[in-house]
Amino acid sequence: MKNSSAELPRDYDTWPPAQNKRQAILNAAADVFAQEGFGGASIDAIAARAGVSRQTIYNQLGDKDNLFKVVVAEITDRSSAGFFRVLDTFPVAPLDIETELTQFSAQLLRKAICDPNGRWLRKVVETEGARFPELFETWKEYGPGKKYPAIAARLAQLAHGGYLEIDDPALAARQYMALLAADLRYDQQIGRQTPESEIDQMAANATRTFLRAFSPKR
Amino acid sequence: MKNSSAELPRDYDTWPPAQNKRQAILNAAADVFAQEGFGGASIDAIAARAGVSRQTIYNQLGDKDNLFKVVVAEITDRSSAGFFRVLDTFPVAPLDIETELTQFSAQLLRKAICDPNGRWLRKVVETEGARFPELFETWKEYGPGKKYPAIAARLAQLAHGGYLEIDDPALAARQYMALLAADLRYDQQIGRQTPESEIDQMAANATRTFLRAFSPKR
DNA sequence: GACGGATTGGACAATTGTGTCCAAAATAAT
DNA sequence: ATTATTTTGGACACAATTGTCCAATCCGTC
Repeated sequence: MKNSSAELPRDYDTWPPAQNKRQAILNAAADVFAQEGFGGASIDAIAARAGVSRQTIYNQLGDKDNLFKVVVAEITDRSSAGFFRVLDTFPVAPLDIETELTQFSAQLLRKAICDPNGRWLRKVVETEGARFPELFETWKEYGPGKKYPAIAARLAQLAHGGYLEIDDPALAARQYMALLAADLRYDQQIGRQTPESEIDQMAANATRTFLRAFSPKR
Repeated sequence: MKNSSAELPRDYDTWPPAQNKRQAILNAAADVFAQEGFGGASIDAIAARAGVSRQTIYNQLGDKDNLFKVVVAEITDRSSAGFFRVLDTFPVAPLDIETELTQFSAQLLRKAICDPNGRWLRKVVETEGARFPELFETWKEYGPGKKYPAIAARLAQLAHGGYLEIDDPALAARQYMALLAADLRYDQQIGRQTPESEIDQMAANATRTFLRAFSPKR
């Protein structure tokens, strides 16, 4: 009874029919893996949700392990792209740092933390990280391994410009992200889609506390 | 090759032999559910790890769904007890607030966040929350529903005593917890046991930033 | 319209898991 | 020592899943 067409964003940038069917499979697989876990996900369920024959999945993507790996790689790419697209809007020389950092935070929450790709990845890493260690290593490299330093660099830039007072940019980055997610931790886990209105509030709360802690004194 | 005897703390406070076997089953089930997820966990695997016949599990605990529910209830109790035991050491009239709050934070991390029960619960809620909605509701009621207000009350108490400056104690509590877990988020998920030395560092980092944001100005 | 590659649906063997039944053995209670 | 209770291990029916094979069919291209 679920509306499978809304579970994940679709990229229709390629339109050979084979590619299209492949995308349908990957999206359906992502849905089912997230819902049932690797062990609980059946190829039949994936095929049904993708509107595709089971055999087509084996033809195009090989066995279940490989399908899972391809899905993870796909979602990792999408999630990473979304994050760095938002990161480009980071305020470098803000007139009103609280307003601009709050806006940036809201965008980051919307497009890179609450968004389906990011949520899917976090859940799958939590669930199946132990079963696919090398996959988890890849995720760690392209997830936290790239995102946290990127945030840290932007914060260091602000500190260098005198907008902030930061000893350890890497630590500040982790704490900034933690504050952003403070209100998500116990709600989002269940799959609850965070309402737009709350996102703005969350961004404001996090930014305010972050600036209280890291603004230059006086 | 895993040492199953170290996966969860055992409570040997009851020693009728039936109770003992029941505990063995619950502990083994907790291990396997955490490792394999509900769908992937097999009764046989649980029985083997508990050193018990499969039939004994059905005798004592009914079917798989019920077994799972009992395990969740058990771990919830243990986790909650640990949390409130630590909460009793919260500094109410600190001489040196940074030192005392850092010590408390370290204890909270050690005994209630990094500890096996808390980690197990968070993982299972993330993984199976969708499959057992009523169970998840229970968890939310006894987890965040009781812990966050308790922390908020203690913080408000400190604020009332002039040690802190807090508008919204509930928000401050969420942010305090988020800062505490800032360095865990992407490490602990894999099951990595956080080393003692890092815990003290994490507690110090979180407390320092929290106090920077919420200490009375001047 | 005919060709060729992709797709389909169904059948298949092999494996794995659940939950039940039961008689034999071990364990605790009297 | 005898009785009551639990536990055991093995067998069983039933259902689900994986991965393969294959003939029939679809669909775009030439």
